Amino acid sequence: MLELAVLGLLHEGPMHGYELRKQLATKLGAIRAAISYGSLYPTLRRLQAAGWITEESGAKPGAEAPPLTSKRGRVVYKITAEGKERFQELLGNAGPETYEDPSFGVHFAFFSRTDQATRLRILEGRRRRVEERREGLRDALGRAAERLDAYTLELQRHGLDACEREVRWLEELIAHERSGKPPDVTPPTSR
Amino acid sequence: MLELAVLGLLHEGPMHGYELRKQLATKLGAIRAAISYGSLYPTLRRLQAAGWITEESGAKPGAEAPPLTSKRGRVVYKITAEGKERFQELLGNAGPETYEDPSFGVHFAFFSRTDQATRLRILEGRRRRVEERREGLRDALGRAAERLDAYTLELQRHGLDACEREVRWLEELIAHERSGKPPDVTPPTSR
DNA sequence: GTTAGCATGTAAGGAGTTACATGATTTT
DNA sequence: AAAATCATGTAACTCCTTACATGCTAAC
Repeated sequence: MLELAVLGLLHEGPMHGYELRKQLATKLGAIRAAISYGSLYPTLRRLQAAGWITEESGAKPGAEAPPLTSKRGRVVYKITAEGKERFQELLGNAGPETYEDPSFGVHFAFFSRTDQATRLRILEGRRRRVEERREGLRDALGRAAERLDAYTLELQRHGLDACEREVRWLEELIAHERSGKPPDVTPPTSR
Repeated sequence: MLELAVLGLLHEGPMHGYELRKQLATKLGAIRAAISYGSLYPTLRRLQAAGWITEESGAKPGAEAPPLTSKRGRVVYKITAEGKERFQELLGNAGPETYEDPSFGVHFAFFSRTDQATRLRILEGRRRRVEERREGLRDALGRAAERLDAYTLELQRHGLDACEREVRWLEELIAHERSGKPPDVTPPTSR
């Protein structure tokens, strides 16, 4: 999840860890809380070791050079060609079969880098999972309703409502994708 | 989370692990997928070591006795007095400050075992967190909208909608609690 | 008699978090 | 010069999952 998100953001341009965390918090604000540094920095190491990102040590001409006096200054990372391949590979994976898994949201957030066929596949996969959960909840509200207390039932109703809403949302998105008219995708800084 | 759920279910009556998992899947169906055995059984051990649950070895008079020929038969657990204390203690904790944390739902599912003051505190805590997230999303949709692509914006809108909906739901529940007329709480098998 | 479902468990590992520690830079 | 915030990092730990292994019991 973090791996996909980091590669995706570095796809838009080079960045250092701290900045990455901030952008991630904005981009994935609808999905999850900001990631912790204790998770981010080891991930950057791992991605670098795998060859998917590199330190941008080269003094970018024209840009302000980092002060050479600093011992432990910013480390700016950029994505490599292998990293872009890896990113596409991760984007293609639909992720685990659980409803509450946040990976759908992360995939969705990077849909502007995904081809339409993959977008459709992921949207339909998500719809199937949400529909399954919806059926499970309907079942519980029917079959086991007597054995559950009022609060639990209220929780199930609210969950069912959320599922129905999400299915409708997904239907709209799928119809829109199929119409061949995807939303006006304007990636911030295309490369 | 698992600890609270297991203690809560055993509060309704003795049960063995396999059955526990099934009931958990129904009760917490709106919150999360079924827990795995690799998580459940070690937890039962831990709870037993802590003295919060015990094996119900006593041949319950009248009930069908487990076949004595089986080597590794069912292990039926029941909650102890200390376990009930622990359960109340866990119920009182509002849980972490993150929006996506499932612990609110688990707390809610056991509201029929919680006193009204605690219910109100937890509902209001949840409302505050959801409102914060909502504000964060509104902010992102306003402030950073230009820097985000159409899919990310769509995700934020959907997230914002879900937040607004949940806040309304919580408002209703809070009003209902305050009216002193909680839902007809009929715990399945009160002890 | 064999498939399906019931029932319990272990070992390894994944994907993060919290708490801590350090130092540079900017603002007040 | 103090405070805030920028910036990087490590160690320990949490809480869960997957994959595996075992054996019993009921149904077809």
